[in-house]
Amino acid sequence: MPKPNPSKVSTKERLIQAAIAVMAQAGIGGATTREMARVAGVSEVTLFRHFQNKEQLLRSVAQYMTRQQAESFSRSDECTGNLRIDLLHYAQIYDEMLEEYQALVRVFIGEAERHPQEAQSFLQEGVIPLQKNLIAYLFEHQNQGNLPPELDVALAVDIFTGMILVGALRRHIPLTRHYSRDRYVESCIDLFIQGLNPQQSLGESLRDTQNLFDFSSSGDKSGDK
Amino acid sequence: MPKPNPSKVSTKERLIQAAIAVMAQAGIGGATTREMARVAGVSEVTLFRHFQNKEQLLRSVAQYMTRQQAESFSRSDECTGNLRIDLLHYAQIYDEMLEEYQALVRVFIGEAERHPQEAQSFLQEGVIPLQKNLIAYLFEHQNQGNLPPELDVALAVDIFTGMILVGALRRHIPLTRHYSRDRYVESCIDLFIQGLNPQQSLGESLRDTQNLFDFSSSGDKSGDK
DNA sequence: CTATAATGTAAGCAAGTACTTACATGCTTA
DNA sequence: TAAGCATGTAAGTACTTGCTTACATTATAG
Repeated sequence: MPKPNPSKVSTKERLIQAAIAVMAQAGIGGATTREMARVAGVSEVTLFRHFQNKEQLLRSVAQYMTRQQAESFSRSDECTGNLRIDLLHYAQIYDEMLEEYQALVRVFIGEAERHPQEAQSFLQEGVIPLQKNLIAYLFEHQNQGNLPPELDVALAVDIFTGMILVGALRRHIPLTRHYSRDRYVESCIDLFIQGLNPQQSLGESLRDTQNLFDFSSSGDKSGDK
Repeated sequence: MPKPNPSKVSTKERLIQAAIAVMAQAGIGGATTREMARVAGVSEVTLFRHFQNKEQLLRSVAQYMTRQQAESFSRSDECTGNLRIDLLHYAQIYDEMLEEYQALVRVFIGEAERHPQEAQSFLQEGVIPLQKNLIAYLFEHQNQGNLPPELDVALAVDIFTGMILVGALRRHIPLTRHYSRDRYVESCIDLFIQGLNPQQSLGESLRDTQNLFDFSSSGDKSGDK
C-alpha cells in the first residue's frame, strides 16, 4: 500500500463519517461538499478525488451504514426462547441503533422519496433482513403453539417495529413526556405480547374483527368485513 | 375591498397552498421561491410582496395546516361510547389526514430539528390537542371501569397514535406488503384494545413487568425496575 | 375619469453551490 | 535518489438561490 496514512482511518472512511455527521445536521440537500470535507479534515478537492460526485458519496454513506447496522445486530443474536425476554432484547438493540442514528433516520424518512435510490437500498439491505429475522423467530413460536396459529406474523412485526421507531423519533421532539425510554420500550413489549393472545374471556366483542389474524387460511372464509 | 380578485381564493392563500405542494415534493430547503410562485400562478415578486421572506411564508404554511387539521377533526367528533368503534373512527380520520399530508408529514419529521420554530408550533397547536382529546376519552373509559385503573393513558395514546403514524409512512415506501390499509388500522385497534386489558389467565409471566401500568400510584411502590 | 391597490415584467445582485483545472508538497517504496 | 501516490492550495466556472429595484399594466372604487 503506497498510501501515506497519517491517522488510522482511511481518508475515504473519514469522509463518509463526516458526511454522516453533516447530513444528520443539515439534511441530505443541506449537506455541502465544502462542509463535509471540512469536518473530515481534508480539502474539498480531495473529496472529489475520492468520490466522483456528491451522489456517489451518498451511496457510499448508505452502504456504510448498512454494514454497520448489520454488524451490530449480528454481534448479539442470543435467543433464550422466552418470548418476552427475546423481544425485549431485540427492541432494545433496535432502539439503541435508532437512538444513535436518529438524526439520519429522520433525514431518510424525510427525504426518502427524493432519494429513492439510497433510501431504498438502505432499507432493502439494512432493516428488512432484521425484520425477516424477527418474523422467523415469531413464526417458530407460532409453530410451537406459543402464539395463535392464525396470527399474521409479518403484520405483527410491522406494528411492533413501528412502535419502537416512533418512540425513538418522538424522544427528540421537545415535549414533556413523563415516562422514560426504558418504560416506553417495555410497555410496547407488554402491549404487543398481550395483544397477540386472543384466548381470553373477553370473547365476543373482539372476536369477529381480529384483523391481525388470518382466519381465511384456517376454515371460515366468508366476508365478515 | 379594492382588491381585484380574479379567482375566489386570495393570492396569499394560493401562495400558501402552492408552498405546501412544492415543499411536499422538494422539502423545505428544496422548495424555492421561484417554484412556489410559479405553482401559485403569480410572479416571484408578488410572493415577496405578500411575505417578507421565505421563512415567514413557511410560518404561514404551518399555521394554515394547523387550522385545516383542527377543522377536519372538529367536524367529526361523534362518540358512541363503544371503545372499539370510537378508536377505529379516530384512527381512520387520523390515518386519512396523514395520508393526505403524508409528504409534508415526512418533511416535518425529517427537518423538524432544523426548523424547530415551525415544526414545534405545528405540533403544539396541531397534533397535541388531538392527543389530549383521545387521552381524555380513554380516561373516561378508565373511570367507568372499562379499562384497568393503573393504565398509563398518556403512554398508551402515544403508542397508539404512533402505530397509525408509521403505518401511514410505511405505506409510501415501495415494499411488498400483503395487507391493506384498512386491515393495518384495524389490526392496530385490535392489538391495542386487547393489550390494554391484563385481566386474563396468562398471569405470572407478564404480571410483574407491566410498564404500561402505573402501580406506584395504587399501593406497591417498591422499585422492581 | 382618476386615484389607488394589486399585480406583472425585466433585470440584476450578492452569496452560495457542485465541480474543475493547474500546480506544488510531502510521504513511501523501490 | 527517484518515482509514484495522496494530498494541499489557489483560482475559477457555470449555475442556483433568496431577494431587490424600477417601471409598466390592469381593475376597481369613488
